[in-house]
Amino acid sequence: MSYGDVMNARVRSEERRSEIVGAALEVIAERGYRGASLAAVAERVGLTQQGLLHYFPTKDALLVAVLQERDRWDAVPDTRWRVDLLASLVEYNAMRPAIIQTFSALLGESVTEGHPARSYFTERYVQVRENMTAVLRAEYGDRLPSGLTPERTAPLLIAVMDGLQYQWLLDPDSVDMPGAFRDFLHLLGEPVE
Amino acid sequence: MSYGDVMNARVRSEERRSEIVGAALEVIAERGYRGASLAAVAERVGLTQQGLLHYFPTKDALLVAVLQERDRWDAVPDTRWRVDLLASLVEYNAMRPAIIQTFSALLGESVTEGHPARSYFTERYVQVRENMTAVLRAEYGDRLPSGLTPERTAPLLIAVMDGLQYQWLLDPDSVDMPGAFRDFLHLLGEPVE
DNA sequence: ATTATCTATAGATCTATAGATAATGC
DNA sequence: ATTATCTATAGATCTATAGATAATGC
Repeated sequence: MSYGDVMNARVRSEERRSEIVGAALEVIAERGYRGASLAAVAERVGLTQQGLLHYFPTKDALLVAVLQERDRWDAVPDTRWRVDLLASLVEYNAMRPAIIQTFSALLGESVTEGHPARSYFTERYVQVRENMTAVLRAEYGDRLPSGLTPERTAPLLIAVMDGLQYQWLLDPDSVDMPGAFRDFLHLLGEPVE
Repeated sequence: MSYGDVMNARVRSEERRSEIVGAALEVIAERGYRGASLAAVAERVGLTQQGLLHYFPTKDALLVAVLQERDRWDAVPDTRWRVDLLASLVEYNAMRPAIIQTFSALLGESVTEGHPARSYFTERYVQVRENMTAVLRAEYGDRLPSGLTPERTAPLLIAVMDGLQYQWLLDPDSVDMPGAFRDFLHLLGEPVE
């Protein structure tokens, strides 16, 4: 059946690409992007390095796919979010160290010159700050209990999430990431449950 | 003069090592540690890569020297610090993006497996959390105005400092790092100046 | 025909070792 | 004698290209 077979081929190819992206996420978590070799990613999916390049013609193309994958899973919180959903997100993150490690390593690398993920992160943070501002405004109006505006609170909230991730990845037993984040929400004026 | 000459030789050697460490800080800021080549560091001080290995026998030995250098400059805040001194530290940091970039890149890399700076950062954060707790306790006693203890506030304070650095390095024009940090101190209960 | 995968390989690197040579300081 | 520095080079990688071969789907 021509149509079905074509579709099967497409699906199979898409699945292969997904597998490769998944392997890339793992290898980047272990070695960072600069330290990740195509051969290591290929080996994890049972391909040669050259076989992998059939799906992603360059190493950067694979990174682009990794970042798109992130956008699919980790949607930037939008206006419909509520502040208490953020606490759930942090709790969820605490259950998936590998993926947090991947993107923490990438964020760290991205501040170096000419890093291929640099503009991705720069633009993402612009977006995340805007959306977080909207979430805070929806919840608190133009002033939080502290007197700060949503605009000035948003970067702090994001900084706490990112900064806690590094402390937690380095020393998970010493850092209660979700608890600390709830403490921060309490500082913002959320009632303690 | 034997004694003087020996001393001069020692001083010259120490100076050379310092120069090399300084060049390494720059190259790491640009490329991260894994991406930094000994040849690039050597070139900056007018040496061959093999000449550099006379001073630091391995790449990891050079990294150790870089981290020790940090401990010399960026003393971990101790008990004598006061909270408002932290605001000055952040202001000072905003004037030296290169060094902040070096250590932000290293921190990011350090969460990957077997990274040679991993234990350095893990131990440093244990220390920094302890000292920050003591600073907060000296300032506020056992409870901050928010009701949080110093122990639970310290990781948040550190997370804000680190997280703001990434946002600021990626997009200095959009992020007022010292202003945001003062906002956070205000959340803790510091009076606004 | 197109897609998936492989072998071979070019051309850059990179770290580190071996050992020579020059300069410095007893 | 020791210290500083160099040339030569081994031995690993790494990305990417070229082109062959096999499998898939018209």
